[in-house]
Amino acid sequence: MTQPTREKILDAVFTLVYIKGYNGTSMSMILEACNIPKGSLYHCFASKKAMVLAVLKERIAPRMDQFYDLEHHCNDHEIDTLIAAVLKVADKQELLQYGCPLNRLNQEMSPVDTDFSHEINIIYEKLKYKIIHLLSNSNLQKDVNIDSLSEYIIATVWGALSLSPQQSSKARYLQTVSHLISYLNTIKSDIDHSV
Amino acid sequence: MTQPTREKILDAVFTLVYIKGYNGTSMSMILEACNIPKGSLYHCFASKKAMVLAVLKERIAPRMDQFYDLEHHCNDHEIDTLIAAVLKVADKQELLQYGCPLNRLNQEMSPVDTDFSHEINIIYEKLKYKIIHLLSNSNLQKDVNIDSLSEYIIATVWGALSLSPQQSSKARYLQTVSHLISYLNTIKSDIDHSV
DNA sequence: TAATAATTAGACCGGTTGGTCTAATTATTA
DNA sequence: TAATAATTAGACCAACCGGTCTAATTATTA
Repeated sequence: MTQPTREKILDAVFTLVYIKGYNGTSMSMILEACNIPKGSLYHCFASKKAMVLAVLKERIAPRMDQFYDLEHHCNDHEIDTLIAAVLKVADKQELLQYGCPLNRLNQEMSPVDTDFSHEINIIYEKLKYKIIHLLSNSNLQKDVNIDSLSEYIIATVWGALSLSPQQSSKARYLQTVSHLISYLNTIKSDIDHSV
Repeated sequence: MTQPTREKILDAVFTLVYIKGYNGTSMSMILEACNIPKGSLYHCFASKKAMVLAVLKERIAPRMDQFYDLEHHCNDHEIDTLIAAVLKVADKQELLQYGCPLNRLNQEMSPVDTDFSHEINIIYEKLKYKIIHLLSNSNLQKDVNIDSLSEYIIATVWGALSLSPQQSSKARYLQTVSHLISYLNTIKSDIDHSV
């Protein structure tokens, strides 16, 4: 059985908007990519905006979950779980090339449309609190601010992925985040009970 | 004497493209913001693209210089000069709200237009080597990779500025980069000859 | 099989896009 | 002041934008 129309549209729109941006993607481009008539598209979605908001909820949000949903092995320090997640990003070619899809849409749409900024914020907060949750169960040095550390990790990965894509490569990403990893190792409690 | 037409256009285009993006900014918006007729605009610039490339060279590039052109006081460690530059970013409201203009244009245009990615890369490299130059004159721990450290600093600041603008504030930025600053202090050579 | 609902098909719409072009006006130089 | 160049002014253009609408077709249910 072939993919339902709605799902096919969401996939195509995700890819187009990811690479070309919201304003850089036209309905005709979407129609061509999906190879469906206009009637079918507007039967599924009321407008272009509704369509991309659905992409946020049904394509981008799950991706954000996926990348920070590492299971914790009980012999590791929680920080090592986080480091593994950061390193895993390097295996996704499209992330290295185009950056984080949430961050991209955030930068383009948040300043000009509150419906977008609201939806993006929900996804961002969920990601942030997942990291906070992991950190709060871990042995860290006393004076570490877990909330800002969580944001710092996200900011660093987003930033590392957005450096001039002309030179984007796995090696460069890993070199850049090696400093984050050094810092995270610094932050572990000296008395590590988990080993 | 009033501002020359060309400069007036570049200022208006910078602001519009900074906030709305390239594809979110139309010629009619620019015309209205400048309050000049179309003939004058196309007399100065051959096309919208040429106009925004000029904005990159004549508005964005100087801004990037400005923000990392801190003079080094000889009683400081070079790392402290860098930290001061990172902190100074917090005083520019528009940076906190909309992020780095170079990074924004980079994310929107680099994947779809090599003329943009080329120009952006030149500005990025200049910034990077300015930081490398500062770092190479400083007393750091032996095993520090200066090249990737330079990119890490840029990535972190860019990332910290791009976190969900719904909540952007000076306090949040400072909290986020406090981790970068901790890390940078870590990296100073234990034997600091500059004090 | 008949009736009904869901989907497909694409012509069509007013508005806007980036861009051109000619004519009038202003500034500069001879 | 006359001649020439630079600039201003905005009507106009084809192409494209996001979106609507009616009719035909296909799936589903009775």
